[in-house]
Amino acid sequence: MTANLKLPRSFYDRDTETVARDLLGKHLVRVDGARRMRGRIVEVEAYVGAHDLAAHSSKGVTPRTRVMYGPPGHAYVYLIYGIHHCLNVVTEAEGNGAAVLIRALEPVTGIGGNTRGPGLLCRALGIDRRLNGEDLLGNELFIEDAGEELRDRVVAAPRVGVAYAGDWAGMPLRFYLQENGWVSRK
DNA sequence: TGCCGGATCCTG
DNA sequence: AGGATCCGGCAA
Repeated sequence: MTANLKLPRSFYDRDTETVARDLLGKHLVRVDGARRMRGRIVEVEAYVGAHDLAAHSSKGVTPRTRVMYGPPGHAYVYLIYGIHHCLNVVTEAEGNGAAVLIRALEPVTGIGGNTRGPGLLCRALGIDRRLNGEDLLGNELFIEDAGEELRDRVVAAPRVGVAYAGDWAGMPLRFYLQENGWVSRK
């Protein structure tokens, strides 16, 4: 029985595309005071490092990107369009500037509200910039292996909203579960 | 110091 | 199709 094990640091300290694919089917857990929320990850995007022109880290190390350049297994949370928050998990060795954006969740337990989209899932789970830099091996926000053997078909497609990124815009670095109804767009 | 645009979402 | 609404990054 290997159910519900918190993912170790070594899970995140790997090639970003591999981590992105492996995150599909895992459970994101958010503990906010008395609330405990759990959702199955069904859609992600890989931002593979400083050379990836779609990645925030392509601007270099700045106050904003500091967490993304930090050690793996931490949350990188940023504000987008002045309204919404987006949750990423930092991957690879410190200094690489790589992360995976969590784009959609299938509700499992304790979740009220829409989780079909990166801004929506943050709202539903009460995730904002106070969690930027949070250690994913802590107790407020973490990811578990639910012991599921993933049978779903995985689709690779271009990332959403990165038309500015030149040759990187078309790279198939967005991954989602083909048959899942919680994917934000297909 | 000011300006521009964004890894989004909702409404009309 | 356009607005909301804040902040990071860059030019000046």
